[in-house]
Amino acid sequence: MPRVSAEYRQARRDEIARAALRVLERKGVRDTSIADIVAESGLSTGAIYSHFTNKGELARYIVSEFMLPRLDAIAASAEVRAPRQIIELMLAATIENGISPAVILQFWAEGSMPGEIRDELLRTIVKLRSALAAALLPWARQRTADEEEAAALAYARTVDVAAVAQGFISNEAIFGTRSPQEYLTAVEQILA
Amino acid sequence: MPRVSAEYRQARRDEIARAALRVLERKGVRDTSIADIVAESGLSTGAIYSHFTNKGELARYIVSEFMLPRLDAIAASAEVRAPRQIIELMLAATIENGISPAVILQFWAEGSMPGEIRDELLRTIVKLRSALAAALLPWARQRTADEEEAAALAYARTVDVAAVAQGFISNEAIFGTRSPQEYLTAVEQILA
DNA sequence: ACCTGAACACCGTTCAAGT
DNA sequence: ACCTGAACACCGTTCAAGT
Repeated sequence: MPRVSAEYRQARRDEIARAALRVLERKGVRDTSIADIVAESGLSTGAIYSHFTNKGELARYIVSEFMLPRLDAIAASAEVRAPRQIIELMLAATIENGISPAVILQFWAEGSMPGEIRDELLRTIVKLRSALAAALLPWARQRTADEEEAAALAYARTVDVAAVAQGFISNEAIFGTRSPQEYLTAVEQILA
Repeated sequence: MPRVSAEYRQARRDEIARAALRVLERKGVRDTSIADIVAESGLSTGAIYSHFTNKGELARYIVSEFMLPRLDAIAASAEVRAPRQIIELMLAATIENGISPAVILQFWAEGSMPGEIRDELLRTIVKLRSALAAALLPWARQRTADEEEAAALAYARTVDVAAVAQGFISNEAIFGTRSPQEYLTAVEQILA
C-alpha cells in the first residue's frame, strides 16, 4: 500500500526525470550514470530505485513524458493548416520543449533496436500521430466532402509529417545550424 | 618497431572491426561489450587492445571505415545526374554496404555530442561531401557556364543531399518500411 | 612486437537496516 | 512505504608474463 499520495510519487518521479535530463544534456546518454543522477537530484541510490525499478524504466519514463512535443493546442484548433504548417508548428513546439535534438536523437537510436525503449517510443508515436491527425483534419476536409475519407487522408499524412520532422531533428542534432523553414525549403527544392 | 607488416596490422584491425560490426548488428552499441567482440573475433582481450588503444578508438575506426558509402564510382562518372538521382544512388550504396540504418543511427547519435566520435564523424562527412560535389558537378555545369560557379553550386548542394539522405536513414532505422523512392516522393509531396 | 588472461576500478543493482 | 549507503556483479582497461 502506498503511504504517500499518487501525486507525491508522480512529482518525485518527475523530479528524478528532470534531474536525469539535465545530466543527459551535459553528458549524453552513454556517459550518464546513476551516480550522476543521484548527485544531480540530491537523493540517494536507493531513493531512485524506489521510484524506478531500474535505469531502463527511468529511460522509458523520459521517452513517454518528455520526448515528444505536446500538440494538444494545435490538435484542438479548427484552423485549416496544410501539412507543411503542421510540421513547422511541431518543430517549433519541439524546440520550445527544451530537450536538445542531440538527446532526442540518442533516444531514437536506442529505439532503433528491439527492446523496451523501442516499444515505449512506438507507443508514444501512436499518440503523436493521433494529435497530428486531428491537427490535419480541417485541411483534409477541404480536400474531400466525405468525412471518413478526410479522416483517412489526415491519418495517412501523419507518417510523412513525422518523417520530415524526424529528418530535421536528426540533421539539427549533428549540424545544428538551420531554422526549420530553411531546412524545409532546402529539402523541397533538392527533391523537385 | 613493428615486427609485422603494416598490411598485417591493417588486416587485423579490419578483422576486429568486422567482428565488432557483427555484434553491433545483433546487440546494438549499448549492449556490445569488449567481451562480446573478444568472443566473436576469437582473439583475446589483450589482442584487441594491442590493435586499438581502447573501445573509443575502435568505434572511431568503424566510423571512418564503415559508416559512409563509397561513392568513388559515382564521383568519377561524367554522367549528368540531378541531386535527387545522386541521393538515390547514395542511399542504394548505403543499403548495399550492409550496415543497418539502426547501427548507423546509433553512431550518429553518439556523434551528436562533443567528443572523438563526433570529430571523426565530421571528418568522414567532409570526405563524403567532396565525393558528392564531384558527382554533382556535371549537373551544375549544365546550369552555369562559369566553372567556378558550377563548383560552388555543386558543393553548396551537397549539404542538402546529405540532409535528405540522413532523413531517410533515420526514418528507416525506426520504421524501416519504405523504399528510398517512396520516401523521397512522400517528402516532396508533403512539402509542396 | 604481439598476445594471454588474471587483476583492478567503476557502474548498475540489491538489500539489510533505519525512519 | 520510503529511504540510506555499503556490498556485489559485471565490464572496460591494465599489466606481468609468455612467445
